[in-house]
Amino acid sequence: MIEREKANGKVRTNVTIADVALRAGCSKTTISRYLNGKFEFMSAESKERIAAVIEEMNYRPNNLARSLKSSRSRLIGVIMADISNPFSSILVKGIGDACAAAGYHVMIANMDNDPVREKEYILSMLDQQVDGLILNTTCSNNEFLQEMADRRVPMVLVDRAIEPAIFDVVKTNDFQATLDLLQYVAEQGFGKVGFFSQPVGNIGPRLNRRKAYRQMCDGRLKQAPQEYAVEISQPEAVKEQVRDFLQRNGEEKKFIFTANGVAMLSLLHAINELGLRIPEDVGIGGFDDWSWASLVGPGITTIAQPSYDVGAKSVERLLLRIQRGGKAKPKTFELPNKLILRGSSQL
Amino acid sequence: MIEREKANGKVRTNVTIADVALRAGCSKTTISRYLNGKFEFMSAESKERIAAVIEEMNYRPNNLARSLKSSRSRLIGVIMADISNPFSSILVKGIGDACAAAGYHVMIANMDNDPVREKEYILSMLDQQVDGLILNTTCSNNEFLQEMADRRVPMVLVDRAIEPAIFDVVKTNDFQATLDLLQYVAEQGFGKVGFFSQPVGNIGPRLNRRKAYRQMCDGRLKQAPQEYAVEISQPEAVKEQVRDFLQRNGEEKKFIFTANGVAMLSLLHAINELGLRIPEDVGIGGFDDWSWASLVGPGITTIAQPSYDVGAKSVERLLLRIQRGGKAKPKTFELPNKLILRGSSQL
DNA sequence: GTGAAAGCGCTAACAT
DNA sequence: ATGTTAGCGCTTTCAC
Repeated sequence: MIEREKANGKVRTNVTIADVALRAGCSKTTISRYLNGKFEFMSAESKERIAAVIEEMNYRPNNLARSLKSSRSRLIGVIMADISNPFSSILVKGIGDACAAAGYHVMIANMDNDPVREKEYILSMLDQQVDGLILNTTCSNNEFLQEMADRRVPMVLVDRAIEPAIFDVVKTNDFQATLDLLQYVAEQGFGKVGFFSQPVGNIGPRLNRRKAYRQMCDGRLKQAPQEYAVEISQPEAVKEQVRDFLQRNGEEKKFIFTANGVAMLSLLHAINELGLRIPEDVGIGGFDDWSWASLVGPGITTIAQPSYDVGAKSVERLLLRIQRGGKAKPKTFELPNKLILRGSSQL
Repeated sequence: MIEREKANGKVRTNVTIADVALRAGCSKTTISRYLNGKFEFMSAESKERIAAVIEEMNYRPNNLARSLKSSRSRLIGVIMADISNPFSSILVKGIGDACAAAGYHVMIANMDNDPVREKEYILSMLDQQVDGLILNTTCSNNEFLQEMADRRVPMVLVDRAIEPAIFDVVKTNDFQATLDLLQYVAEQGFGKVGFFSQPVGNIGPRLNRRKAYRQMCDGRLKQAPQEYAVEISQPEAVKEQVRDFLQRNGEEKKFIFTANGVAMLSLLHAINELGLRIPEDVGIGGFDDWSWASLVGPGITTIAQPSYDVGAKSVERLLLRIQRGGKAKPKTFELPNKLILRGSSQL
């Protein structure tokens, strides 16, 4: 470790490109060329000498300076609604792996489904000069996102789309998957299906799944929609909702559809505490297929989302946008879900 | 959006401090003072005018430039062994919240338990001039970490400690928690306890938990240790290990202790597929208490780790180190686990 | 109360 | 094949 006085009297501890140049007996330019792999512009001896000096001095270029100068940071900003949700954490892993493979770093922020924080984080990441953003939006900042689009900020939305489509979106085919599951449930002989979701609000996937549910109610299920807004922080209220759903439908065979994994968990806890048998007293199934789904009761029928792939694909699209600039028309990608049938839906 | 020719002919799209200064009719210095809240150094009118201009031009300072100049990036690097593991993702959430509260950003990398990637990421984050690092180490880079300590890199280890203690560590009291659980299991009348863990290697927590297990074998349990290295990617092998454990212990009451949540999941799948009843055929319990634990079989007895708090605490320590410089003696913090008793351990 | 100027560590246009 | 020079956008010393 080099440590020496600078002109202004401060002690410096970091080796800079100037130090390397001095020691290697050439100019900073040549070192810079070396760092950027432009070996055509130097003799074999220079190249070797520089390599040796860098090794010897343990020199590492300051990426802040590089980014400032070149105005590309090789940094991707990722803003998630809730990173502790397994769907998100696996998605983030997919993003991380894909970025690492492409030589990018990842900055992550967790906004807890708060539109205010979402906006702040976007701006703040842009202040950090990220090259692009991957956003799991709250769907409540559409005007602001429109501004971002106008500014040509490279951005890809994951999981949650907004209208109109102003960015690339990578999501799953949840509408069709919901139809498929409910079709199967109807065929199994369940007479009444309830839709249980965290408050739908304007959140894309929840709207989608509800739309599919309503379509099936009109169609194959031939029932009026029965929709419950699950507050996962209030387990007693959820139990009450389950009781209500059961009473309301008397002798019919009843099935609970959950619009995401968090709701699923919440409902299973309620069912468990109410001492209900699955599927005799009530069937259950829905998003997501988390690792424990086969262990609970007779096994829980689920829709498995390819979260990792959603993450990886979003990076692929984002890098494309970053390279090509943002002019091409936004595209939406729907990755296939998988229906996983287990005992909880078998009468 | 400002857009104008620069001297060199390139088009610029970003508002800089110079643009603001020009418009506000003062120098860059004053603007900089304003940005840094040094209002004592300017008239009330200047302050107001600057505020207005910034608002009007939609100016946002470039953090890269600020960091380069001030040599603090307000960036924390986080390197996790596996971010998709619930333990880690909740820990990361704790880190993120604490950092956000303190005005720091988080850069995250996922190294998949690979020491080579661990080292690369550490260096790479330092290249990004992070102010400090939070590391969930593989425990296989100790010499390298010693170098980092010598260089006074602010760093805190989470969950996994190394010997000797050269950094602050924030972990859980897993040794004691393991003793407590096994004590309870013995009191319940289980005659033989098997230790099931992913390969222990030199990974701190696994060593700890095994040490506690061995101590109980010598003590209260009065049995020879029976240890199994679980390869979670090979479910058939895991089933075979369970079968082996059962056969080897004949008529005794048998209990499977799992050293972490991933192993727990793997064993529950094996038990499920073997059609074994919990706790009659075999009891089970161990780390971690994930959200589904109460839903499987008669409920799974677990040790709940305060992952979120581990994350938050590690940030607290890191910021201290960053502010105070790295001279103080490294401290280790053990956050309390909670033993959660359920049917899987009740005979 | 305000500003000029130097410089953080690097890159790149333009020499030679 | 190599160097000179002028910045990237900001902070900070020092001067007025």
